[in-house]
Amino acid sequence: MVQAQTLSRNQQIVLDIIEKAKGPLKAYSILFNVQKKGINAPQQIYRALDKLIEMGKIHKIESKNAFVACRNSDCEISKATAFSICESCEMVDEISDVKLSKYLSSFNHKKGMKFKRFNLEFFGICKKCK
Amino acid sequence: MVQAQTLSRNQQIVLDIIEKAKGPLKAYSILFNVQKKGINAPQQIYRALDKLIEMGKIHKIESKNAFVACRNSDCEISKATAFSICESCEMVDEISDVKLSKYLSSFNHKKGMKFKRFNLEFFGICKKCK
DNA sequence: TTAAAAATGTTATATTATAACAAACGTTAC
DNA sequence: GTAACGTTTGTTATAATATAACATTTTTAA
Repeated sequence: MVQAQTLSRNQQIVLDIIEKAKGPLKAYSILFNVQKKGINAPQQIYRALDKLIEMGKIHKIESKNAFVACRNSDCEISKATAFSICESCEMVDEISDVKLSKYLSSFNHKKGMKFKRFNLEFFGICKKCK
Repeated sequence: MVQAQTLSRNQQIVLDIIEKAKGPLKAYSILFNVQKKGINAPQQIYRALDKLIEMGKIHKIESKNAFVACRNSDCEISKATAFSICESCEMVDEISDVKLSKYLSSFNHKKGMKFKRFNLEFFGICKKCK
């Protein structure tokens, strides 16, 4: 089961780092950042990441194997995620667009498969990098 | 530059295996399957995979680190890809839906980023697995 | 036909992620 | 309180995924 409120010590440490970061963080870069706090092994990071994802506190950017804090209350436990990714500076921005979200949530596959969840990643060059 | 027609020997071997497969294949499972053909190193697989992706012959399923053959002429060199993924049997189906593709291709981020490419992955339980 | 580009072969290593097990902590039911 | 249970932690080891670097061969195009 997923706790709604309280985070464990390691979960809180990992979430703090991800929330403070300007961009997506990789598991091992999180690890190197928390070694001073007594976390020494990848397992400890991955376990915290897994729980934080379950809770909807963070998302994994699949194309980058990296993690970002959730900035969007609409994605309710990561059922409907969309990101804008700059191929130059690696910036990732979570897209919260109700229309998009509704459109995709109600999209049904011709072959009769009912979807429970989707993840959408857009790629381009951001304004800054242009 | 990307060749339009001809594939090199290794590229053809890798593509053949992916096209014959019923589901997505992982790089190392491709490697094990082609060792009898004289391909011995991961590099050789990854190089072929990279080129095949550039050419639009295959796609990478990011959430699975696996590769499928392109079944969709509409995705023109992988600028607009969408997949339906069964969380039970791991089946992956490429979605070719012109409306969806047009809708997403013309979607523009509020923050002024122009997108060049997108990848969408839907998850659910397929008909067979229900 | 020769120079440039692409592909190959190979060894080594980097990066990402999980398995397995023992110990400590936190609930909750009694 | 304390026993029983689930969750979290710590730890060691290893699996799985992917790239670096360099020498050679093949293909293409000028």
